[in-house]
Amino acid sequence: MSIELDDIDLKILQSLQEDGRISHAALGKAVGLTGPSVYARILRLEREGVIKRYTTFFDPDKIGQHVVAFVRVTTRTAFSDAEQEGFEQFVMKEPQILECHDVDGEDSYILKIRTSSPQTLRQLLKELRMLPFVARTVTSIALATIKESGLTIPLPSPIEGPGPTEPGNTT
Amino acid sequence: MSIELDDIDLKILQSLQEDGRISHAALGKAVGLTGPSVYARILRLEREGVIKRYTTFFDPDKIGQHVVAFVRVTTRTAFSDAEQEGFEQFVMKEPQILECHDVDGEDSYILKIRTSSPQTLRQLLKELRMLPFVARTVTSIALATIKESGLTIPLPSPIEGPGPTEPGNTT
DNA sequence: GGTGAAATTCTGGGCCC
DNA sequence: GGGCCCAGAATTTCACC
Repeated sequence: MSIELDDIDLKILQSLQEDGRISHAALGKAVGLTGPSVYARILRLEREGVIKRYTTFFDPDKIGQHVVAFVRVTTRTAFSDAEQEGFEQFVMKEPQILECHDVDGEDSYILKIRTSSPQTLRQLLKELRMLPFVARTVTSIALATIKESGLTIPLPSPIEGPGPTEPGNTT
Repeated sequence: MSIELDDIDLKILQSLQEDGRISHAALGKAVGLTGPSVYARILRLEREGVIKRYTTFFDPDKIGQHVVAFVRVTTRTAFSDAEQEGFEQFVMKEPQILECHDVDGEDSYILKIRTSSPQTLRQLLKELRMLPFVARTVTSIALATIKESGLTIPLPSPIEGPGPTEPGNTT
C-alpha cells in the first residue's frame, strides 16, 4: 500500500535523493518551510518506512570494481523449498551480488553482479552453478554503462503533455 | 585506473555507504582518527572522484513505484550513429529508466525500469520500440525482489581463505 | 507548523610529527 | 603528507507556543 505524500513531501524526497546530506534549512528554503518543520517531516517519513536509508555512491572503477554483469538464472523444474532457501541465502550473503530479482518469463532470476575482474566473476559463477537449485546461467557482461542512476524514485514525471497519454487510467 | 586506498579509506567508504549521514566524529571513532582528519580524507576522496554523490533510498512501494522490470533490447544490425545517439538520449532523459548497460552476448542493451503500474511500463515499452534503433525488446517483470543493495562496493571481501584461489593472476 | 535555544557537528587555521 | 588541537560558524534536535 502506498502512503499519502503531499507535494512538500515529494520535494523533500527529491532533494534528499539528489543530495543526501542537504541541511534541513536548505531543504526548508526549497519547499517553503522552516528547518525544524522539515525535520519533523523527515522523521515521519523515516518512521513510516518511506525513507529506507542514506547512502553514498562511489565510482566503481576508482575502487577497483571494473566488471558489471547481469546473470539470468534458470532453476530446475523440480526443487525443494530448502534448495530455494539455499540459493537465496547464498545471494544474500554474497556482497558481489548487488541485486536479485525473481522474474517471470523464461528465466527464474536476474542477478546484477559487480566484481573486480573477469576472473572473480568466473569464480562467482562457478559457485552459483554448484548450487543444486541452479540449472543454467546466462551471463551478459556490460561493455559500457550508459546510465546508472540508482534512484529509487523517478520522481515527479513533469512532462505529461507531449507524450500520447493513455486515457481512462484511473489508477 | 584505480586509486590508492588504504584500510582507513576503505573503512570510511564502507561506513559512508551504510550511513551517508554519519558524522565525521562518529566516523573518526570507528576508524581511530579525529573528526577533522576524517573530514580531510573525505574531501580528498570527493576531489579524486571516488565519492560521487550522497543519496537517499526509499521504499519503492511506499512511493507508488510498484513495478520493476528488466528489458533486453536488441538493436538493428545496420544503424547510424544518429540513431544510436537518439536511443541513448531517450534513455538518459527518461527517469523511469533507472539503468542502461551496453552488453555483449545476444542482446545489445539491458535496461532496468521502474514504473508505477504495468500500464506505465507498457507505454514506456511502446515508446522504446518506436525508436528506429530498436529492433526487439524482451521484458522480464520482477515478481519479487530478493536483494537490492544498491551498494557500489562489495566492500571488504574478508573471506579469502576457503575459496579456491586462482594462482598466476598477475592482473 | 513556527520560534528560540542548547548540544552537537562542520570546517577552517595553525602546529607538530 | 598526514594528523591533532582549537575555535568560530553552521546544523541538528530539542524544548514550548
